[in-house]
Amino acid sequence: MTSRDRIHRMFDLALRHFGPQHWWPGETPFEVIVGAILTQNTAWTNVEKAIRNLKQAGMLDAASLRKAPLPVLAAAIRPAGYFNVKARRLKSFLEWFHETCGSSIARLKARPIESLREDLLSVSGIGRETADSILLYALDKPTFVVDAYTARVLRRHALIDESADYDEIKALLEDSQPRDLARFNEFHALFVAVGKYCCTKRIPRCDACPLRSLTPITLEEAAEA
DNA sequence: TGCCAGGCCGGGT
DNA sequence: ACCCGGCATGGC
Repeated sequence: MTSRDRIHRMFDLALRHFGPQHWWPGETPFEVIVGAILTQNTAWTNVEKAIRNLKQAGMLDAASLRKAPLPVLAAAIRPAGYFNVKARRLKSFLEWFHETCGSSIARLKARPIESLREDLLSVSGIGRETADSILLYALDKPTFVVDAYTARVLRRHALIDESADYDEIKALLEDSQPRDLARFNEFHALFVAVGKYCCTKRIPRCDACPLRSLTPITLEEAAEA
């Protein structure tokens, strides 16, 4: 089986096992963007608390968030961790959002994906994964989101090596299947599901893994062979 | 109890 | 071009 075939199969097996994930868990594109920044290296359950706080404070919109004093914002998002850093990152995004499109999601969506991605990456606090999450899940752009789970699952199944970096993994996934928005959306969410429930750090492999047929022997066994 | 979670930046080699 | 420390809460 070619790696292209194995990637297709990985998607089919994960989808059959876990079902559609219906990502992103956010009510509006703006909320998705805020969540994407808050969830950097952080458990989603903590982000939910932070978002709840913002909602209760009536701050979950571009104008309110932009004018909120930094310490107030930081206090509200405290459960998400790194709250001082993330408060600054939200602020820098909101400043850019205001300047570049008058805080209009529709105007962002009207722009071509490549220049939009570059522009997002110029915002301090928005790196490649966050930019791609925003593009895919808030702006409906067909780009693949790579995260720690994605890399771990692909590594466990020997589809990438240890040194593969973000852009390499992204290119592998985008070039090996149709560039379809719904598929990219679902596939990334399924990587997270697999990484959380089967292919965890502690349990690298288990007999119940829905992807077990992809890689018949363990990595240790492969190394010994 | 220690490890882990849907990264990113800035400074040092 | 890499490598590393810092950033922080909450759940298991």
